[in-house]
Amino acid sequence: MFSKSCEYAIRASIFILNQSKKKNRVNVKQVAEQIDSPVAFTAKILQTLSNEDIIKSTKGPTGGYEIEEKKQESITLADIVVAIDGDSVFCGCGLGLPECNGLRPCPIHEDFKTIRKDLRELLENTPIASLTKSVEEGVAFLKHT
Amino acid sequence: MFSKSCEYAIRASIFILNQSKKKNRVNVKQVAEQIDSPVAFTAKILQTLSNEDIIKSTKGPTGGYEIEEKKQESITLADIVVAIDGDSVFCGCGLGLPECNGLRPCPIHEDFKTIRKDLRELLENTPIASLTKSVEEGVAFLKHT
DNA sequence: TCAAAAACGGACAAAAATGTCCGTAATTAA
DNA sequence: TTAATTACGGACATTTTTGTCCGTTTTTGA
Repeated sequence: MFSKSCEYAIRASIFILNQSKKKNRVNVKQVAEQIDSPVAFTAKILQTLSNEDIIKSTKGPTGGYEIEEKKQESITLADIVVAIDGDSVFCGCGLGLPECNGLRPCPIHEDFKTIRKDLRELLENTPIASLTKSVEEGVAFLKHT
Repeated sequence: MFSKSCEYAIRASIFILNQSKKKNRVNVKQVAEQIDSPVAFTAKILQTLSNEDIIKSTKGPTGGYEIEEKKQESITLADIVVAIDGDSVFCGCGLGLPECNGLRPCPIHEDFKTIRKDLRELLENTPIASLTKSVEEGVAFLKHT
């Protein structure tokens, strides 16, 4: 469904937001440890999220990553997915046709429209904050045992 | 959503069934031409579909690929997807956790359950034959213009 | 019997995704 | 001022996916 990069990005964002709410900045090492991801690869993904203005980074000692207060409630899954994977998950043809649309549809165009619409709505209507909450409450997890 | 191999496999199956209904066997070259795919790569995919007993292959002149009459109405999208991509599209965790389940769910586990269920039902309830029909009627297509 | 047509399958090649390394720049606190 | 800590970003490495090539086997029809 999503690329590995995107999966890491979502998990990382949830953890970072969790810490930001407690006024903590976190560094790459901490993020990677908490979401069980490769450190250097995670660094690259956080860079992208930072460049895409989803998270904020600060250099130097006491620096690290955070999600600014004004953005904490508004960032959605869709924001992160689009930043990392682009909008192909919303738009791309299910059978890989380069130009699939209502005028010249692939045979499953209409059926997939529904699935994609549901997925889009889910991603757009799910703020990271709500996921952070379930992790904080201990009813959901960001890595295996 | 699906791998490229799987996309080609679905498109190829639709075309082969279309021809099989007209009692025509088709060779790799014809398939690749009709679905706009690389010939040698398509050959590999058809081999897999043949080994998985979804299509039937015959060597020698007048040989080629076909879908046997007794299977023409029963093969579904799910059969092809599972044969090529396995069942990860049904089972895999949306955030890539290796052991994500009701007991220890990822934060989007429940939401994705619905999407996956809809997708599964779509794939299981869509026979290739119905897609073949729409292509035959000229209302859906297997390649771009 | 033989040449041609077709799939088979193994080895190889290219591209994309995933992942690593390391020097550089910025910032902090001592 | 300096050492330590952090992110930055470019180059490189590995793995997976996608795609190619070619000799082999099977079958057909002349």
